Amino acid sequence: MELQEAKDRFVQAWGTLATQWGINRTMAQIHALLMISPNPLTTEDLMAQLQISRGNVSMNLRDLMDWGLVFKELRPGERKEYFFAEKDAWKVAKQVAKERRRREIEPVIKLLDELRSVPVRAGDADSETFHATIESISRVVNLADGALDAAMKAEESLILGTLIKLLR
Amino acid sequence: MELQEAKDRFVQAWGTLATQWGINRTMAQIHALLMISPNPLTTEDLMAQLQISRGNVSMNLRDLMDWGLVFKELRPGERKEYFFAEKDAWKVAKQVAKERRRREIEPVIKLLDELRSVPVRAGDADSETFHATIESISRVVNLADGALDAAMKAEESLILGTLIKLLR
DNA sequence: TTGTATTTTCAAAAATAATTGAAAATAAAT
DNA sequence: ATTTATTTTCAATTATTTTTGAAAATACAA
Repeated sequence: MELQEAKDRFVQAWGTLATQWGINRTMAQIHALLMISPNPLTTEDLMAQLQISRGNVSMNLRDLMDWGLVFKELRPGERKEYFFAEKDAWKVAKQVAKERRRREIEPVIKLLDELRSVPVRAGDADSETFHATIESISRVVNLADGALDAAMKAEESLILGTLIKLLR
Repeated sequence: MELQEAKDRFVQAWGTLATQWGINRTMAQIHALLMISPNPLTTEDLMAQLQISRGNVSMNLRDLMDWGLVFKELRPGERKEYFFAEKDAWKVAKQVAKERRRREIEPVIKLLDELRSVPVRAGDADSETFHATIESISRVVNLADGALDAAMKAEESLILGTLIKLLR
């Protein structure tokens, strides 16, 4: 396989994977391109490589910066902006975990806590099943939340070691 | 909060969370309803409670059964089918992990392995950055894959114990 | 200031995904 | 075999999400 073909396949696949996980395809493709580019890229570069509009690039770059995955570089004497991404995939994963936790898991934990506080009507199957299920989900969501938090703070090597122990 | 309001809020929130993770809203809502229902439900029940069409219920139930999250019950002497869901959230999480691993992670690992085998052109920044990034992503994806595999096989209590160790 | 390069915004258009509903299929009962 | 109950399928419709493109905003330079 040629390098160019490999790059294209990677950008393509990353976009597809992203949509399956609720992330905008183009956002993932821009991120992928920046991850494999040795130098920062301009809006024009991204427009040309992905064949998309200026507005699309602008909006998705803003989202990527909000996610803390892409950064802006200003070069003295130049008006246009350059963008680059964190290339260490472990740092990227930690950042994504951090944001998804904050944006999505935290509100769910809050709701589950509210639902847990709804009084159980003993003898009422509906009420009892509801509570048992919410309790069960609550435990698992808190477990996942804790796991993400631990992963976020840990080093890759530490996780790897722990995992090996868990597996044997 | 009334029980009915709590149920509605749960079903609603579960649907919203699902879309954020690339899962069809209605599919998640059907699953949520079945998880909090003490008895199996019919297509009619689901149509009425979620105010959706017969076809929609049928297709999403099939998907849920494909995911191994919902099961069919046939009652002797009755023509219509009853559906119920696994209520243990830890088992549900393991099943989801198993399916996402098989459907989504495995193909990515396969692609990354192919991309890793593209020869590096020493001195070519493009080629070198591409390879470094693919290597980095490969390590993290394999780590995540291993973590899901371990979680899938482990007991909830075991994960909890490991997590506590990891966090202190 | 005024002009110029560049980015951002956002209403409209296009693309994608989900849903409907009725016909076809299935399968049990008569 | 025919009727009846129920489920499935899928083309057409509807809803949602994404993208475009051009005007407005920004911000630097002359």
